[in-house]
Amino acid sequence: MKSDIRRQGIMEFLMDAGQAGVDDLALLFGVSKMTVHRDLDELEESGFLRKVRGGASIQPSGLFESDFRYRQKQAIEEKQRLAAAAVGMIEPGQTVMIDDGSTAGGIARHLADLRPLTVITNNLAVIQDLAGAGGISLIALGGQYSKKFHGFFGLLAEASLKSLRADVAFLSSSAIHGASAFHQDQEVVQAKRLMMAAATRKYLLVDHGKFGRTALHFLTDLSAFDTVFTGRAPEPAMRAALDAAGVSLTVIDKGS
Amino acid sequence: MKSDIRRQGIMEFLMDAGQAGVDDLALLFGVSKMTVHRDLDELEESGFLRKVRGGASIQPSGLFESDFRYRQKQAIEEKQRLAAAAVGMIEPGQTVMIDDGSTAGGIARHLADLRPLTVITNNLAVIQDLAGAGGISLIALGGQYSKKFHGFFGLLAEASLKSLRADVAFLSSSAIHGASAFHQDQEVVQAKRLMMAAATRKYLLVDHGKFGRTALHFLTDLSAFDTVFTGRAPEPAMRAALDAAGVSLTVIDKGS
DNA sequence: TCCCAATATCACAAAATATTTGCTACTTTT
DNA sequence: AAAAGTAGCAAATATTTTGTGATATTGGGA
Repeated sequence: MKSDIRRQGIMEFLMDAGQAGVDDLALLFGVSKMTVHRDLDELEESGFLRKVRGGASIQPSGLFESDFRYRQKQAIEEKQRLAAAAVGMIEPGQTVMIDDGSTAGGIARHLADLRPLTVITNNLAVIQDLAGAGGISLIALGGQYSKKFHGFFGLLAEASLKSLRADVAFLSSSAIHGASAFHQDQEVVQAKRLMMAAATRKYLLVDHGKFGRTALHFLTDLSAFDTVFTGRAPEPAMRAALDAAGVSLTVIDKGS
Repeated sequence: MKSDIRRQGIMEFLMDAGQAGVDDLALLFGVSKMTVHRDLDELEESGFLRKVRGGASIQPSGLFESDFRYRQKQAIEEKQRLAAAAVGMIEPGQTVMIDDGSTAGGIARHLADLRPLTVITNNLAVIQDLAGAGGISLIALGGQYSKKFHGFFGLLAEASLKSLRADVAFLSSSAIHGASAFHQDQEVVQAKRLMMAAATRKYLLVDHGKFGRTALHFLTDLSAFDTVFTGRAPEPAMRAALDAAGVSLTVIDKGS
């Protein structure tokens, strides 16, 4: 836990500096060189950086920035709040789709009260959470595993989605601009679109930090969702734009 | 770890006795009633038993007997030995299929030296092992999750298998009788057959305890495999039968 | 129906485990 | 040969499991 924070710190430092020496890092984080070595080994194994003699340098890929495991730690509280509220949309016995991303993934933990359920997902975190659970019929979408998004994508996932239907789908999005959702990855967009097409009702879960950001690929207009859940009311201007576009926005405040 | 052993003990006791009181179990295992309660809650959650006032009784399903998590602990050493030998059949860069079952699943841990690799599997343990690993392209078969076999099966898995090809497939089997392999579950047989059809070379990994057992469904003749790996030489009579059927058997002894 | 004894749960401290860390000695690299 | 890297082990931390006693709940008998 503490080591995870330090590793994230190392990555952040490296994203700034480009590279760093073992000694520098040991000094900076107040741990021994041995510990830094172990951190770097771990991070290298996961593909986030390259060890070089004397230290490490980042991979140019930018893999880290959007990596699931690290993102997951951010805004946990808000995500749990959104997830808890969103499960209210589910009735026992229904079929539920959950997409990649830690926000929608948070739903998995809240499903126990609604069993029996069928859950369809390409999110590995959800699969792991629900694999042991009784009363839940778990259907995984196959596909090529993406470390970046901690889920399965590609041809197999898409073919599978085309042959399935669900009552409810919970999606998340990494960027909301105007009244539209965007995502940085083509394949992920494709999977999300197919999920939306396969579900009767669709809900979007986004923490408030995603508003006003943008990303390469257009995903969908927000009005396509039955409701968009978020954790804090967006600025009035943003709010007005959403209202004008006919978007149903549900704000789950800390209190509620 | 210790608690897992105790839980397995509880299940074994229940499979004999049908039901048992909390007090009895507490006495039998030398722990407090509270601990027994917690064990029973856990086992109930996973669907292995039903709590009743004063104790617990087993589900009639027989789910437990073949449950992955518990089976995995048996003969670990032999499985690791088989897995270590079997990876010798793989060349870096190839595409490898791994089926359900802990024997074939053991292969996952031995793949690091052969990267880069593409791994196709429906075995959740393998997916979890390899999801983080660098240099391995992981393709999961989708499908309905089976707690019993800790993997994915059904229509989606089968459709996916029909669209994939691999250089090598590693299968395991729960029963070998004569020169044929059998399995207790129809869907699993189907998945295994499709894997065999999709792979150029096929290897079977079975611990020696599986010989002479039988199960409901015929899977395949052993001669269909390029080699059958096992951990201890079968009895001469059995051995002769296998030779007569043209089965290539490789015994991986403790020493080797 | 009400009561009570048995059973079950809760919350917290303690004990047992597992993980992380740093040290030292040894090996590898440049 | 100096700097950097690795392995093994023991100390320090963190996490999980367990037991205890207090509190709640249950089911059957009066």
